[in-house]
Amino acid sequence: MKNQLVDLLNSILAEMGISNAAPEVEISDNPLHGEYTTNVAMKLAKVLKKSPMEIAGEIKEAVSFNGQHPNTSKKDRTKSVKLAKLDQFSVLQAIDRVEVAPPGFINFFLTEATLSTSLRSVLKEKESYGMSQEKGKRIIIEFTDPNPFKEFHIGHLYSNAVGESICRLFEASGQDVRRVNYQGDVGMHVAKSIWGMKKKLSNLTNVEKLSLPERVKWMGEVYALGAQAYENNPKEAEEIKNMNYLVFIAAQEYLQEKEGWTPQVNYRQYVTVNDADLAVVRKLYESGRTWSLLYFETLYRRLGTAFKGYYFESKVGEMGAKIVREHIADGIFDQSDGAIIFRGENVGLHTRVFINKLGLPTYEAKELGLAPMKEQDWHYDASYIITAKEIDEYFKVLIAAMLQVAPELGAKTIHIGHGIVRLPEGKMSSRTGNILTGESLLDSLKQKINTILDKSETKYDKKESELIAERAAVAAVKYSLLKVALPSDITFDMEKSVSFEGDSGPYLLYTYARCKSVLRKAGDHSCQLSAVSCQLNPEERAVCRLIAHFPDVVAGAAATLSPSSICTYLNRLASSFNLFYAKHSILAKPSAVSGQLSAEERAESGKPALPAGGLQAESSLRISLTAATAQVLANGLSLLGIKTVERM
RNA sequence: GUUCCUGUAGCUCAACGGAUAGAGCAGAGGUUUCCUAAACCUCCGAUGUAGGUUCAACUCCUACCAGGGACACCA
Repeated sequence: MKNQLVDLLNSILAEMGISNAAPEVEISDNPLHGEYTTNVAMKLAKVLKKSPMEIAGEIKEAVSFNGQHPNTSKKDRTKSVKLAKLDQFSVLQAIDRVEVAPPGFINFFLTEATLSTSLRSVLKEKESYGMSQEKGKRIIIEFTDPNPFKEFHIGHLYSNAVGESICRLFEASGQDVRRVNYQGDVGMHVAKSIWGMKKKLSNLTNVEKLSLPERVKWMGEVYALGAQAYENNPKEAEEIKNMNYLVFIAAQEYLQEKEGWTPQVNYRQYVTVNDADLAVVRKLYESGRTWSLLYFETLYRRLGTAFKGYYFESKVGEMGAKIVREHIADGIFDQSDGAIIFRGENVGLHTRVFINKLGLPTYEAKELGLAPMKEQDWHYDASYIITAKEIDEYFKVLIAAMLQVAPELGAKTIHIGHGIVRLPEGKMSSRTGNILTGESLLDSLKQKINTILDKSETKYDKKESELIAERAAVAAVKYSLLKVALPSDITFDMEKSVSFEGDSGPYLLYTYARCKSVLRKAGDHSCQLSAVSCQLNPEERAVCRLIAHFPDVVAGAAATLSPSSICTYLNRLASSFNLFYAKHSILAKPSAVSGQLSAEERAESGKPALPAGGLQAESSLRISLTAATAQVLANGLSLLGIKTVERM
């Protein structure tokens, strides 16, 4: 609709002799300002040396005249611009009237028939309502990126929620999306963990007997042990650094055996390897890596993400190091102090180390190796990488380097930094073990929801209450994370996020379930929307216009990569519906046909008395409105990666 | 010190340079003989400071203040 209005305005302006005006059409927030609005008259005032009101008046008359609105005066008919190919502008039929408001806004009001037609579109198109049918680009998105051997904390939950939602927004706009995950299976954090495992461990089989979540929890503890030793004890820090080589070698050998991978680098050249030590590290490495990755999969399932590709630092590191070494001769990288660096100062940034003096690739070099591997796997038009924004600066340097070594890849790599999740008590730190894991968060939310369900009058069997609690918990977390616009930090208050009132995921689920409940009661009579003849009351109209806006909202959210605008929209839709629900009866009650209720409603909406059968038509409209609201809520929630429930 | 991000109501957040700055929570009051009260209604309450650009500034520019991140071998 938005685009059609832009086209219409462009044609009218062209007739008026104005090109390059680039009119912008926006959704009106306020129903008093119509469904769509444009500020083009104000923008043109200076160029045309006319008052904005005058220009707006001319545009209004042009729309009215070509749309053959009855209110076009005779005078206007003669002087108004005339569009040649009228049939190209079906949007004219959708416009009920145009209003000009000071200081020069032009507001478009849609006809009620158009609004009810969009209800029909929703009911017909179902889950594809609002989604583009165009064929788009190939996009690869990397997100979540938890590190094996470390916790999956609330920050990963955030990265996952943002990434998954952006994927869905891209898909909604027709792009071909590949989800990938990049995981640090080698490096100092692994060395710290394994050092801690070795230190704490008397018997690995005791740990093996634990459940998977318990094993992973244990790994969080040993990581904290290793990280603290690294910081506080220079001798132990040295042990950990040396163990890092063994980790690299263990990873190579493991992947060689398991996946038939052929390593290009021999890390044994840097260190004398004690085979007994290596065997211990190798054993711990295999266990820890396997446990972590299995555990992560359980979370992806809960969160609703299915990755199509996994990349590991162990593999991309070699490729990255190779690329860096190849570009020392041409001066892109410099050797300095035993390390290989990129001098970002030349492009207004800072210097970063790509290969450290031990000869190992840093994260920077690994990322440089990752890009061509992704390209080889997917041949993308754009590559998005979603991480916490604390590495924004580092990514600028990285992309600057990539633009030199692989310009075509650098040009299509986009980094999106999201905020950091803070707890009201302060910062999380896996170093000290003070973290909120994704799983514990979800589980405590579930517990709270179960308490509420137990108190409810509705009786659920165990299976259903489990489903509701799980989905509402995920909804609560995802919504509270996604409603904040990127890249703001998030203060995650456990207590507040479990209050399921107001602007929250469960509020949306509740509204959806409420719609479904009404529809169940309506039975077969639902969804037979004939041409709507009755006038819409303000609450019905408010819901209808929001439903009509949905496709434009989705397109806008996809274009600006902002899941938060979907959240805002859905909350608004749910509120509008709930107000409508509170004020009007959806299902016609037999007693109301001749009773007081319809009289009351007539009085408040200023409607004429209903013709015979009018109430039925009204009820039919309201049922369709309810069905359409439910559908749009479900579609929007799906874009956030949230699943609905039929009852709650 | 350099650089990036962020400052909106008591708290947590909205608002392509547009109209009367919107919500939720907290606080005060109200709504259920009727489709799910996890709901609805009313009240209370805000753009860090100082300039500038513009018909129009929370939004853009400059300076300052405050908080956070990055600034060579962690990611």
